[in-house]
Amino acid sequence: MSMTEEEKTRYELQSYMFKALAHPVRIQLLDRLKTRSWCVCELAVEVGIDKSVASKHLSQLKEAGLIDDEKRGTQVEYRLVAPCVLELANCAVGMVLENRKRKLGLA
Amino acid sequence: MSMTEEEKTRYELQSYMFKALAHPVRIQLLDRLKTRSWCVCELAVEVGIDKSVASKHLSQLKEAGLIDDEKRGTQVEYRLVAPCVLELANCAVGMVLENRKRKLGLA
DNA sequence: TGCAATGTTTCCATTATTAGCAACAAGAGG
DNA sequence: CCTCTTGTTGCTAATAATGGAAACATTGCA
Repeated sequence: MSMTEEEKTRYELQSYMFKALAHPVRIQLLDRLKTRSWCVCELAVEVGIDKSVASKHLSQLKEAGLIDDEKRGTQVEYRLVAPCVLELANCAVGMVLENRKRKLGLA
Repeated sequence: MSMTEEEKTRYELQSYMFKALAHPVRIQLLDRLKTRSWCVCELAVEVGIDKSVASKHLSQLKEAGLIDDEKRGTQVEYRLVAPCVLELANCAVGMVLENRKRKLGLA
């Protein structure tokens, strides 16, 4: 309604970012990248999915600016760009759990 | 693969939280709730969507523990529970934009 | 060059998300 | 009781997201 183009863009950018985080596999990938760089094949095995699927998830995380990649021979190493995101994720799970506790307490 | 049940649950909880934030309309709703409480009908008009759609988005945000509601006569007022989420959202958009800038700089 | 290893892209089938309308539920007030 | 207002839920059609297989591209190395 009374929404400027700039506001609209901002809402879309923000949701785009969160969309990248809105999948358990992508969270798990970020969690693995917390300690060191991993190549796609390693991550695929670790998470238990096809390499093509892993590649697509990683691509989405990269588009959102959360990770970055670097070619090393035949393999591509991905690394975490914004480690703060994971603390953010932990904060998130804390919030959900607290909410559930609260609900159970009332009900 | 080497994933415990506890880890799996955590990844799902975290992604569940982010999924609630992964839609421009829900971000906009949170943005409106930043200043004061709003009822569903107000928000629906403000955002320019049907009241049923607004109700469903709000329900999802509530399930994630981001907002809470209270009945007042025939209407339901929603209010923000975790204001920190919005700073988080701003941080997110900053990250994406910075990433794009960086990419444009290189390309 | 030939071949193996690694990633990405394309395609398809399946599932999930979303919007909007209509039906329904709960209160408020005459 | 009747009706108006407000929200929620059920339903359907349209769209988006996902996984996996296969094709393709790139690199390293014998």
